[in-house]
Amino acid sequence: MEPHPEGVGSVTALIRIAFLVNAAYAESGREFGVTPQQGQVLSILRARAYAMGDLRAKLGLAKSTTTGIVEILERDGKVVRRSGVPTARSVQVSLTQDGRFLADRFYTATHRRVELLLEPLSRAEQATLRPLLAAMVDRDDVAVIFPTGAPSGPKEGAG
Amino acid sequence: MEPHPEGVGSVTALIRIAFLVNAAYAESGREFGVTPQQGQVLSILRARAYAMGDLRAKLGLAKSTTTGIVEILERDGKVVRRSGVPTARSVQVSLTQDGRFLADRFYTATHRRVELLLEPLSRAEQATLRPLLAAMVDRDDVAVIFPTGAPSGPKEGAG
DNA sequence: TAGATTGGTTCGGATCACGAACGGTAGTTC
DNA sequence: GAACTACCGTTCGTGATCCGAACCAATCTA
Repeated sequence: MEPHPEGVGSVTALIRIAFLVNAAYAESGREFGVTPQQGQVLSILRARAYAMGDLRAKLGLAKSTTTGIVEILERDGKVVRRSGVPTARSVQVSLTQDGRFLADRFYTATHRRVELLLEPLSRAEQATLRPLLAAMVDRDDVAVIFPTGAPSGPKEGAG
Repeated sequence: MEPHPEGVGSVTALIRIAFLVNAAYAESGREFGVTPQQGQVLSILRARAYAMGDLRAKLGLAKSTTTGIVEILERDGKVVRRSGVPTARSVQVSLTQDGRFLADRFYTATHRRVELLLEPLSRAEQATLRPLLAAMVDRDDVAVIFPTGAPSGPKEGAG
């Protein structure tokens, strides 16, 4: 199938990388007393506040799952939910001061761990790699793998 | 910090790739009625049978978590556990015929989905990318991110 | 006003994930 | 050979994740 006469195939390597990135999330989570999922949500909210629906779409989870994770983060004082913002029937989630502090440290720690994966490459190789990785994720149709409404979400794109 | 004058940084891209690979696992899981974790274990067992301890090390999970996942797979007739193999106090896990059939299809489907990530790259770019990714995962000290005994595992390396 | 749609929550159930404790097996030491 | 210790795996209790179905409130439609 895949022509890779020597060494590991690209897909296999990508899967292994994903596994290691997951491990980085788990490690950072243990370091700061949060689950990887909570850490992911905190990292997302670092950029800006999200409506529940947008957060759900970003995470690719079911509505109820998103509610659950946010609920725990709110219970632990890391985020706040404001009903009626911006629309009357929407709920906006944003970091508390405590949450932002945690989010920044979690993100930094995870970033640092993932960075270790690049160690085996020379500066030149890293410079070659970066635009290739960027091209992989900068596409508009990320939904190729990641169905926008998954799971059990609105069936869009099939029109 | 990281010198990437234009576009997405390598670490950010790697994190996004990991997210998409996870989504690929989830999608394949839905397609075949298994959880991503079960799919991962099935994929691992495709190569050969594992002792529980080795499987645990490969997954990077707690002992009890590994037991739980294997238990469900056994209940569903996808794997079998043989006590006293190869050592008297070890338990060997291997695929059933049904499990192998499922594992092959799950693996193929996931592989195909992850392969889509390479689409934006030309043949030449893919040829450039492959050895770089391989170098990232072919190191001996993968434990840099992935602590060998994690979590709550034997504290090794601290001697 | 009735009907449909949308944004979130609630509920029940299965799985995942962990640490602590337990029970066998094997090797050690005296 | 009787304690000690180490190792392998399971059991148990608890919390978090994840899902679909059902539900409620607020819109939009007709």
